[in-house]
Amino acid sequence: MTTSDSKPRKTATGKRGSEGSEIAAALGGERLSLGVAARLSRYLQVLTQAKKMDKQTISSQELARFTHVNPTQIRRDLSGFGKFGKRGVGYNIDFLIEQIRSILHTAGKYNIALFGAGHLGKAIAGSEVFADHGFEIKAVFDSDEKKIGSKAGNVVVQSADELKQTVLEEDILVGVIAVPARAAQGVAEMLVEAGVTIIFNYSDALLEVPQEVTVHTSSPAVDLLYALYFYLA
Amino acid sequence: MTTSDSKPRKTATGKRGSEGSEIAAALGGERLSLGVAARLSRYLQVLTQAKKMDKQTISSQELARFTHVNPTQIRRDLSGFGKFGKRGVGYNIDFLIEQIRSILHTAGKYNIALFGAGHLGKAIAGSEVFADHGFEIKAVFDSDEKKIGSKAGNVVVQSADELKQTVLEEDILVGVIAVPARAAQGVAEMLVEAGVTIIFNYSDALLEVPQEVTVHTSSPAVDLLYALYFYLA
DNA sequence: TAGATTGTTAATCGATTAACAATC
DNA sequence: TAGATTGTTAATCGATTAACAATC
Repeated sequence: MTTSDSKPRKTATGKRGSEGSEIAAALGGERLSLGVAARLSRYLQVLTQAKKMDKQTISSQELARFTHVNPTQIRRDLSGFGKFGKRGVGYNIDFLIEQIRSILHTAGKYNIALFGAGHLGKAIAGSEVFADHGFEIKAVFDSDEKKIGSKAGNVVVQSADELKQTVLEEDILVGVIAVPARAAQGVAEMLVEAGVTIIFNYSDALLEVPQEVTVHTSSPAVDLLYALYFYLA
Repeated sequence: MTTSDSKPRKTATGKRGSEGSEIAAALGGERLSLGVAARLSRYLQVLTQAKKMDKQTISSQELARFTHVNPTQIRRDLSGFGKFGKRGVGYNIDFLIEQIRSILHTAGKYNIALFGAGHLGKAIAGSEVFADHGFEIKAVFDSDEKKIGSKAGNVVVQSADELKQTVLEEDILVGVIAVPARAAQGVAEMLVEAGVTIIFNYSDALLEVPQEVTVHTSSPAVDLLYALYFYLA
């Protein structure tokens, strides 16, 4: 799992996280464990790709092959939420995508502001990795005047001055940081100030943000180390 | 994580993985669990950044803040391998980096071939995320003749024809795919044919490779979904 | 029907965490 | 010393998986 983690202790009340399950119960929602949420996200990715390849159904075994998750576990993960499969056949891909999206509460569309229009920013803006999962890059920003006005993906690069207003107008929830590590903290602060509550950090800088903001740092090298461990072991 | 996984069942003998712990015991090596390996990699990343910021020591609590791992668990993870900390003080950063590297068997240098010299490839070649963790991008390839001869990071982009020879000469272990999804399978096959055994896939294509090759697919959108779940929950 | 694959049980194993003595 | 933080225990909780009946 680009091994990943989020704040596991965020609660609606802001209370200490020690008695998490009680709070979750009090809120009436069964809280997914970190592992289940991570795995469901992975299933979703494979399903999305399988759909692109015009597959109609998929078995737990096939899903296992691409996710490296045990097939029994996949069936168990899914069966906790309903009977989504057909015995002897497998899972209908379209249906399963819908179900997992609703389990993850991500059936909707979420808007992204991307900060950084260098090579990385342009690669992100031009790719479909986010779009495939219901995210839309609504705006791209850069601090470099020379880049302002140029195109990144489908949008025109804006000045950082316009960040706050755009976040508000476009109902942007997520900020993606695609700038060099030395500039990342500054950008994070601008994003927070503009009202973004989730930050996806492509630099390897350690970001200091207020408690209520969730940061996820992309770590390809960490992922690679992890893969390497299993290769070498 | 960017949620991540590798082949958990790779064994030196190639036997079925069902009795993994027995095999591990037979090999004399205590096999790290997936969770521990993933977390150690994350600690390493934070330590590497902290070192850059000229910190000398770090406490389990500080590590927890940046990794979102429980501080007790961090201490427990580490104490399984030795007494690396000083009570009342914390962990010496340089020393801990060394220790974790040796636990993960990644103290050495590993060489990378990067395929794709578009925006993404150039971003990767120009960044230090890999270098910071002991990986070196030895060569960059592209199928587009117009890109051959241009610079990506510190190296000159080569033709795919030279892939096999370069992998051999430069002792390359890892292939990084930074091409559009539709071209990824073809590149994967070239890399495998050239002798690469670990593939890091930046496209979201589902790659079919021989069993002995380990594929890790980067999934920022999956990571983001996962972060979003905890934000919305 | 025969074959395939799900859904679910039951048992095990490992991860997680609070708590606290040890000690820097 | 006083304060901080590790290392470790003990208890709990959840993840994992083999196995198989159900059923498409």
